[in-house]
Amino acid sequence: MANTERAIRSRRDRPAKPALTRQGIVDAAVRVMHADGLDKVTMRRLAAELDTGAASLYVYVRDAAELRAAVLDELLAEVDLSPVAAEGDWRVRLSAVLRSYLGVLLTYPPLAHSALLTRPSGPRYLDLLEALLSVLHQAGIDDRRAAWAVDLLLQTATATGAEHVSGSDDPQDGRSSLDTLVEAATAGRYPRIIALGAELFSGTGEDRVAWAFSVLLNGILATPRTDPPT
Amino acid sequence: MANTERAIRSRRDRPAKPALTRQGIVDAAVRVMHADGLDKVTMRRLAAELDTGAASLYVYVRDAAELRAAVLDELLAEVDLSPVAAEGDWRVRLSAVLRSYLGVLLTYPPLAHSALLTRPSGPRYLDLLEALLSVLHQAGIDDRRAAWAVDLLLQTATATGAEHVSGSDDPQDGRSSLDTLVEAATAGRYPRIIALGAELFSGTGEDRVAWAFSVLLNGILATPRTDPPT
DNA sequence: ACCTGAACACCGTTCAAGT
DNA sequence: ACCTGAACACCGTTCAAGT
Repeated sequence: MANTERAIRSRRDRPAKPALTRQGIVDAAVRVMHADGLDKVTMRRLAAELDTGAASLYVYVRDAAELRAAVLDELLAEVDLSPVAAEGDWRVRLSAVLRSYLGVLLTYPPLAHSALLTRPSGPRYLDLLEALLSVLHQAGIDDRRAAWAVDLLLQTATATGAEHVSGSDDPQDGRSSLDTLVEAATAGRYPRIIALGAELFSGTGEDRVAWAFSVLLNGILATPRTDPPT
Repeated sequence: MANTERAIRSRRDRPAKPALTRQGIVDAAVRVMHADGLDKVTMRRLAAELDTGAASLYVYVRDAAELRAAVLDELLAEVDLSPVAAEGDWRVRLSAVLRSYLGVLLTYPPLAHSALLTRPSGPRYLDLLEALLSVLHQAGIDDRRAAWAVDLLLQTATATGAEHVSGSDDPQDGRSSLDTLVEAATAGRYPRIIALGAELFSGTGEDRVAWAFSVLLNGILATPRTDPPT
């Protein structure tokens, strides 16, 4: 394209190229993720989207991991924190917030994956943390216990989200491990796995996760932190 | 190198190039991982190690993810399952097996990361599963509950391992989230986070993980699975 | 200061062609 | 059947050079 034509285009045919900002980059990343999936959110692809070179992004973002963390924080705006101030059983309300968080992660499971590695630290994540701590406080759980409990709760939710990444419909992997199992079972190994059988894979994801959160809440109530040695 | 020289070398100066096998590939992967770290365990690097082309590996391994899963399963041989048959409190013994598993993951934390995505399904993983189910059975926990419990226990251990991936000593990230925090605190946001303060990051990894496993075990004991609707 | 093109040093996977 | 070289379609990050 000739220089003159280009100058005309930039003024009339399309919006003026917006100045590069950190927020603009994150917004573009969210757009690309919704359009083409998270694995297309690369420095190069984003740079193309913003009509610049990949190197330019490094002025606003330390590296690709930080960018993904920022994208997650952006998405965390969708978590429903309203149960914190609602009426009713605190367990139900805490569970509701955690399920909402998990729901957001499940929109883009690969994000959960990166959330386990790079702990998010943006404002929305802090909002979520504050919300959970607030409910635990309402429940009368002491601060020291709550501090560790919130970590465990978020870890469980995040890990559950991350596991759903490869929720592909590929029966091959299951088959091969089943073969191993059948062979070994004949040899008398793995009696417990055989006894449980399909029970190991039973239940919907929702039922399992609801049970898991119940386990956690009951466990947290039942497990004080011992006093530190003096 | 001339063809003749090459022929001589292969007979005399170095061990004969071993035939490619799946196990040989996995062994090479473990070697490379110990020598240069998991992120050097790539199809190309492995091929070079085995004196062949990357394409050749695809005869024995579906893709890179399957290879990493196989490497993890190999490492799982080091998990100490002896507490299963030992004397004493089942909680202590279950916890010991889980800690041993976590210990192996922490030798190469990036492996834990990939374990969350691609559920391992090799023989050592099945051994671990059987071991945990066996202790839960000894504890008198019913089968349906044990089936879900073992999943939650392994998920927690694996996620804990995965989180330690970026255990780098980079204070920058913590700093920036702390800044956000201080600003927002002035505005009266995040009262609970402020109240807890350093408590959120307190304790050694070992203490936290011991507490987490206690929470899980207490929670599992306190949380039956409701009967399925008829 | 900000932005860029080009380069560096890699990836996983496929495929036609050889043995 | 097994193995290979070469190609395809990408990556993240750095850096000298421009504006």
